[in-house]
Amino acid sequence: MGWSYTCAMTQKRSDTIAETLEGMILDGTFADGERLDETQLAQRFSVSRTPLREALQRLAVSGLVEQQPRRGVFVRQPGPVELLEMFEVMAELEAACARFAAVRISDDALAAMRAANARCQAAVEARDADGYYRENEHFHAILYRQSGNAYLEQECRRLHRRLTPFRRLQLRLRGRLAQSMAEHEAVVAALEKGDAQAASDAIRSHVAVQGEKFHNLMASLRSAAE
Amino acid sequence: MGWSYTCAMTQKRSDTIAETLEGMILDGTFADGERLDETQLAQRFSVSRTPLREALQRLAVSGLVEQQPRRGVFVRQPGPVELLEMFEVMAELEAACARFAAVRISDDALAAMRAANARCQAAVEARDADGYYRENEHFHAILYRQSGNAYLEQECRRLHRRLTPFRRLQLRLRGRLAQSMAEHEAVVAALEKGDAQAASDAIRSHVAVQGEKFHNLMASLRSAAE
DNA sequence: CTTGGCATTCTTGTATACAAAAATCTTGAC
DNA sequence: GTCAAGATTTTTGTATACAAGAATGCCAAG
Repeated sequence: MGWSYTCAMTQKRSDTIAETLEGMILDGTFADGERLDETQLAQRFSVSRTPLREALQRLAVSGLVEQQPRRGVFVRQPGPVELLEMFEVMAELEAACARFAAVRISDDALAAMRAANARCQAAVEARDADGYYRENEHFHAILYRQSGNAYLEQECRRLHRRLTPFRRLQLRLRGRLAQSMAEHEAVVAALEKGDAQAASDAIRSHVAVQGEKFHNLMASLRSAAE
Repeated sequence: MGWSYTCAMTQKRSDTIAETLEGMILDGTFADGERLDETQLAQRFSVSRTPLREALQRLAVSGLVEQQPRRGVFVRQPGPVELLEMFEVMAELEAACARFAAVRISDDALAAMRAANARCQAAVEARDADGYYRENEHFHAILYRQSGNAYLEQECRRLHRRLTPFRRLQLRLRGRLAQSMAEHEAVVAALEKGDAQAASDAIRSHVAVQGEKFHNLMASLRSAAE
């Protein structure tokens, strides 16, 4: 065995493999329906099939790959319909966060959201797409946390992470950033007033519109392909 | 190998093991924090450690067990706080279903919900707890389906399943069944009118754990711990 | 009697070996 | 030339073997 050089071992080999594979699937390194060959991947990661299989099992539970018995595992990228559905659910989950946060949010967190928004605005003006993206993530992360419900927060992070590659696309659309900023402001305003209904409505339409934008983008891409 | 008798093999050995273990954890066969010994369980299921480990991996991703590296896996029953959080999320997810269903539900499905309610009522009058439980499940299943969002439906089923053992505890309360029935009726009425707000509010308060239900849940948890 | 250090044991994590099922290739008949 | 059935090969699923880290117990020193 070729150990000896890297025996830090703070986490299992299969953990890092699962993480790496998850990243590769989310990045789109693997196409939809592509078969993930165990022996091939094992060689590539310089491990035996055992830890690799464990990693694949985990991905299968997460829904990133589908496991057909005695056939192999195939990457399972969400289609247009499923993506829309996931965005819909994301919108509802964040609306739930806002509902709770309207009553539970702390002054510090409100200030933090405002600060994140300000940095977002600065990024927009500086045409700093990455900066905008980072602060946008931060804004939503605060909202999840301020729901005061750790389970809800966790579920939100999970789905948010899953949708990451698709969210990035629609930010390229012209004028979307300014509109998105305004929506963020509306959310904060409603939270400040403690208006649960307004806050949840604001964040719901903010997230839902992302799904619709994405859908439009897909449609235009599809028609362009023909 | 001791096969020979049951080689149907429509699914993997590790699949059935995972299912069985999941059931045992949900049933409360294993106490919170209990360590699941690999070799011991392997002997019990008459398999090697390999498929058993794969099953445990899956449970770990589902969150039913926690895996501490180089230490073992420990069952992780939700505590009171997490339980409340999960019920909160369940309420919000079902509220989302109702929101969508108010616009999307079919006449057939509406009729099916009314029929389920009628059978529920009959079960109440016949003091048939199991029958009530079954039809209640059916009612909620229809709601999930009629959200018209397969992803949402799936997430609802997942959490619903996770909460099953704790939901059963609540139904024993005297008078709870009649109240629950009335709430179901309110949901159907709102869906029939296409009133998304009313429907989501009705189902949310139906599922949410508040007031007496809260105390009941806490009491049953406490007594279950002893 | 308590406590710290060391050795042993036990368990997990990984590698390899083997068996069964599916996929592929070959060969023969029409 | 095409199609089908059998053989071969590939690949998954499981079992076993081995290595490394953690837990436990033992012994000695204070």
